[in-house]
Amino acid sequence: MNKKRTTLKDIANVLSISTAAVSKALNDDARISVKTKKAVKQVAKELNYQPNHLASALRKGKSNLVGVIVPRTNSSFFSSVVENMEEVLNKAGYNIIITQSNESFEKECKNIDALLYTQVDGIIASMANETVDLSYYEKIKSYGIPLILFDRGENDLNVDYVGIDDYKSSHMIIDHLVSQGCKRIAHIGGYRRTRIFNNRIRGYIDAIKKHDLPHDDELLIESSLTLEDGRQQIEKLLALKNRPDAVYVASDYAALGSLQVLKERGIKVPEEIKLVGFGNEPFTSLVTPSITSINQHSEQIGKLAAETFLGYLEKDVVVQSLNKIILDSELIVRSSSE
Amino acid sequence: MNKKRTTLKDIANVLSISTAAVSKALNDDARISVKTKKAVKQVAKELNYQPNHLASALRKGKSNLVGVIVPRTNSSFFSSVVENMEEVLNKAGYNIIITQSNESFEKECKNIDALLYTQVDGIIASMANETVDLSYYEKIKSYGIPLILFDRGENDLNVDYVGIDDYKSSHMIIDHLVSQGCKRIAHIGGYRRTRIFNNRIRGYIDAIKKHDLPHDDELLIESSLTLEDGRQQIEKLLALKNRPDAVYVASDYAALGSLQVLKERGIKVPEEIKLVGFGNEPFTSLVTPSITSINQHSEQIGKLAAETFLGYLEKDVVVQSLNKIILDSELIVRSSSE
DNA sequence: TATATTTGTTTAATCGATTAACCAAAAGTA
DNA sequence: TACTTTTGGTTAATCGATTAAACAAATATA
Repeated sequence: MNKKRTTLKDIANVLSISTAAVSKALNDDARISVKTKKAVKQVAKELNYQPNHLASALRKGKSNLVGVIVPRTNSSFFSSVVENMEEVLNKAGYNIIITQSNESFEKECKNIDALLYTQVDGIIASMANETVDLSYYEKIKSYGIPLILFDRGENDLNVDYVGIDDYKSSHMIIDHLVSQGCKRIAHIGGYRRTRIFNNRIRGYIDAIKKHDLPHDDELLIESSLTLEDGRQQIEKLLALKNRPDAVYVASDYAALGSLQVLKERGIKVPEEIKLVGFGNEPFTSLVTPSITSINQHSEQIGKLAAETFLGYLEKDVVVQSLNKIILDSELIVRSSSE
Repeated sequence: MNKKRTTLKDIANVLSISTAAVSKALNDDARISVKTKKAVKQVAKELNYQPNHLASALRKGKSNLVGVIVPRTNSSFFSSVVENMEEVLNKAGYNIIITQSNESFEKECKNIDALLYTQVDGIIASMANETVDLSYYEKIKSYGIPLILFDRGENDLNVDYVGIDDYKSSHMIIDHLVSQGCKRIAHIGGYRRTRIFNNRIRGYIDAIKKHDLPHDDELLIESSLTLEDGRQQIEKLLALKNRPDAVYVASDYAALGSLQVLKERGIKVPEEIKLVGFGNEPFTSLVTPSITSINQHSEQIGKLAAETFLGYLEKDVVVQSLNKIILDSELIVRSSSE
């Protein structure tokens, strides 16, 4: 019920010393005697002293908060990235503020404003699909705080980026499907304007060429990659006079939608058509047949993004440049493709 | 590159007025002339002034931040609750800080400390399964800021709570299974010490009695409700000499584990054994057969929890009492039970 | 005209912690 | 003894926004 929280002053009064001495004692300043330190810490404990973060942050010009923006938290990938990021940052004395854009540009802008307003010391973000206008991200840079992107990045911003090699991942998938005897491989990809999806598409095309397989335009489809759109797009492929014998879908959700339609149509997976997703969402191993997918090493991405942020702390001026950390991905082969 | 942010002083200097006048002008104080207000706002825009949240929060003793603690964000239920909570709070000028306990008591305590340290104006939480010791939650109360619990609550804390009627939900499930002709219904429930799981168990027992069905001890199992444990516990039920003809699992994840085993064993669902989960996770409609489940109205829960918090703002002293908002749940019938 | 009121703004204190600059007393040194 | 250095603090300014109190000028009222 004692709404009044104890402050440095309260401790100082009890011991009849200055608040400065108390502050230094609590921060283990060398100029404070061991005896005083002990006494101060003792009283601090007795009065249940909790430092006022706002005051110290204001004075030090540093909030020890890091803002995080993800498209959504209820995806195992982002949730795992955030969890690992948090672990690293907590150890370094930072707390994180998680916000989600729900893939909306407008919401993303609001989040950026809210984070800047809260005086975060840096922002780690994965961009919404919708985002094309980069002015809000430029705003972050103009604040002079570090900005680190992961997974969904953008070269034009010239900031640090952590992600996997999407181009190479496509090659891994196509190589695998070819090794399984596939000759006509389709790709339900994301929108080309999003860098990662563009890379997956490029990888798909180049890998197809590498194996001297047909690369008909009709086999390459751009999609929003939702479950529902996965259903729609597979229908198009099934309607072709010359059906594919394998489909590489750039997202597990859309892959699941495709799988549902295939099953409803009585088309055997993997016997008639092989299917590969992307992202290694937990449900890929839960559905029947389980879906082959790409694991993106969310733990590593989270940790590296956090460490990249921490790397800026030593420097007194933040000068960012396009500094990419690209991780290898991992193909998890499951029933849908073998 | 202008690392220096503009402050009230900068604006004041440009116009040769006091910072007090600038502050009042920006806050539309009645005592400032329209002319001055216009000029101030104009300059503020030109200099791209962004108020320093730390300073105003310190002065006003109010951070406009609300802390949220959830067991994990990558569950559709919690993610949806948080999303709706955020919407309501944002409209009222509040931002939220999301933290996850990962069902760990230790992590939860750390989160509480971090949130209090950040000077949040209130905390909305759903407790970790592990949590039995309530001292950290008492600590929140002792800070004099509102604490609102949802889904995973605890009567002893005497604070506001928003959730569904678990007892009644069990009745809905049993009623449904009985109407489908089931005569021997098992329950893989959570740990009794968690209130919501205890209520589900009580509801199960009472509903069974209501229908004059056998309530053997062997049909009621306590579980951690993970997917893996769902696999383990169904094995026990299958090993019984007198197998159940329906299983009500208190979590969708555990229900999925059970379903996997049933399918592996070649036991037909729902023909031989009917299955019902709890929580209406998206995958329940994605797997084959789709799983009947309980929808918990996450949107409502999120909104109501947020509104409950906002309700405290008018009062000058926070006096909390056990004030429960119990929502009706909804049974979503799918293939696994009919 | 003299006084009261309103308007619009300034002054200065404040929130709580930190820190540069200063200082007295104790200890060391020549 | 006289001077320097070290020890262990204190004083006061500061971070940036807010706000109670004060105040001058303009306007209203008697």
